[in-house]
Amino acid sequence: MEAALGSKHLNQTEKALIGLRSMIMAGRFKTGQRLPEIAVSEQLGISRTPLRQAMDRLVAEGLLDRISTGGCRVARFTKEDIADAIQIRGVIEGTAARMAAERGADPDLLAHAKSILSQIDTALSESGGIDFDAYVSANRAFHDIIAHLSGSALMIRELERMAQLPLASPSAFLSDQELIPDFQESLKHAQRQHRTILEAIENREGSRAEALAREHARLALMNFNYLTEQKPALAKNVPGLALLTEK
Amino acid sequence: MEAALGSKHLNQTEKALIGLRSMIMAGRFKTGQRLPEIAVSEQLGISRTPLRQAMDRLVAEGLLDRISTGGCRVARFTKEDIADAIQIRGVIEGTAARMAAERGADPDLLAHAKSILSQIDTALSESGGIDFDAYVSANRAFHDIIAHLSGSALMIRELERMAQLPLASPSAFLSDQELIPDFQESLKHAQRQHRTILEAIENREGSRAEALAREHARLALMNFNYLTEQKPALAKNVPGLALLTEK
DNA sequence: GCTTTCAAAATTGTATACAATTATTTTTAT
DNA sequence: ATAAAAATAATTGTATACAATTTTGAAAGC
Repeated sequence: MEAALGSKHLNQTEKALIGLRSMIMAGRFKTGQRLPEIAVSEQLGISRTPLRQAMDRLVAEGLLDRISTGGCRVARFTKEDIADAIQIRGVIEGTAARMAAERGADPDLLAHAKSILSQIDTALSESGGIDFDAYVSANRAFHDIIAHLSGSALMIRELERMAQLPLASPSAFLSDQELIPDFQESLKHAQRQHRTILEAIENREGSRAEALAREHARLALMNFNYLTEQKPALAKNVPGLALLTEK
Repeated sequence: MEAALGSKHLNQTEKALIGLRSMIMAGRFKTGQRLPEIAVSEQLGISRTPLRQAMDRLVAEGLLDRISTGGCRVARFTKEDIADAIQIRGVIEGTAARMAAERGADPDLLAHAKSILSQIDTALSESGGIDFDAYVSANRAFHDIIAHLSGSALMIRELERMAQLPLASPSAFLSDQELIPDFQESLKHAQRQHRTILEAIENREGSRAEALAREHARLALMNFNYLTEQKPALAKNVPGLALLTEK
């Protein structure tokens, strides 16, 4: 029997995937330049075969681009690309919310969603200030469960994919409290939105659930715009922003 | 210099991809059973390495599922899965239309879109009846250009991906004129929708463009439902329907 | 001095051999 | 005869060697 959480026996391909992704996110490769397989494989201590497999997956994810003449390079993301990614994720998540409302969500999942809301409440009202890590992880769980409430396997997969895209994740800008103005208020606002979204789903109000989920994504978009326009220096703290390039 | 259209020098991986996809679509593998790499590679006349690469890509596309104990199997799609795929594609395409309208589409692309509409008109009004192949190809081009009108590279990629999913493509049910009732009228109805979508984009009516594109996808959904519920026998003619399984 | 041409070096794409796992069959015990 | 255990066969995962391209650099020509 396998361990339920983490600690699975990773094979070489999975190791390569994790290692490569973190190298890319950290900006270890010059963007626009082909990334050399032999050098990387030696650096990761694996052979080229599983490395290339991992590269293929990252191409599918959109983190790497295939070069016509052979090999891959790190993808370049403009501010517009990232804004689009956030918006598209919001639209798809809105559709998940609408599906959940129209079709009627599974009661067990709904109960679970409510308990996640409580977890977020707790994280926000710790005596010594906000429990930041707890918030991020519960926030992620909430967005994940919205996908599952839709009852659509395809929807779950698509939202998982979208969350992988750099900076499109619902928690992408929550990595550093200093980054965003009125930070605590922003988190509480987001949590109020979470609650209304879930209420709309529970009340079977499809269109409303969809609109609210989209509105929720606009918060992430606003944070992103603020970050890149007002605090470009601090923005470097956000993992994945190393991939951001000028138009 | 490379040939602009088709006939590129395919490498082994691309050959494997094409071959495997058609084998899968044709239902050559028992669903739910692991597909054997050596046998398939011999059948395609390529070695295992590029075949495995192709398999990885098909996993990313969703046509194959990875098996925990090793290897892949052909994915199973229920009617609900396919209905969801059509709906989600409609939502994303709607977002593309809205983006195009709100941001203002490129004039050259708009002109091209109009010429595609004319092509569809021509295909529909051939003296000897509808020019079916011309319609399908122009229809595909129209949906492709909607993605490009959005001006978002990510959007273009996502819609390309969605179109690959079995039966989510806008032309998926146009493979056989016998399948759908009032076939000619259905095509003309779709073409009227194409025109209104483009008009909304041109007039910068974002919400309207989005709603119209969604409505357009509902036509595909209705055709699918009609097909599976009323004419299950004829449905076998539709490529990809071999993957359809019971709940 | 700059471009073009050709050769050398480096890198990717493919095949294959081997190791690690998983599936199947045979054997053995109850 | 059935079930458990062990051995065997088959299959996937990984490494590596080789072939085909592409890139780089040097020499030659203008």
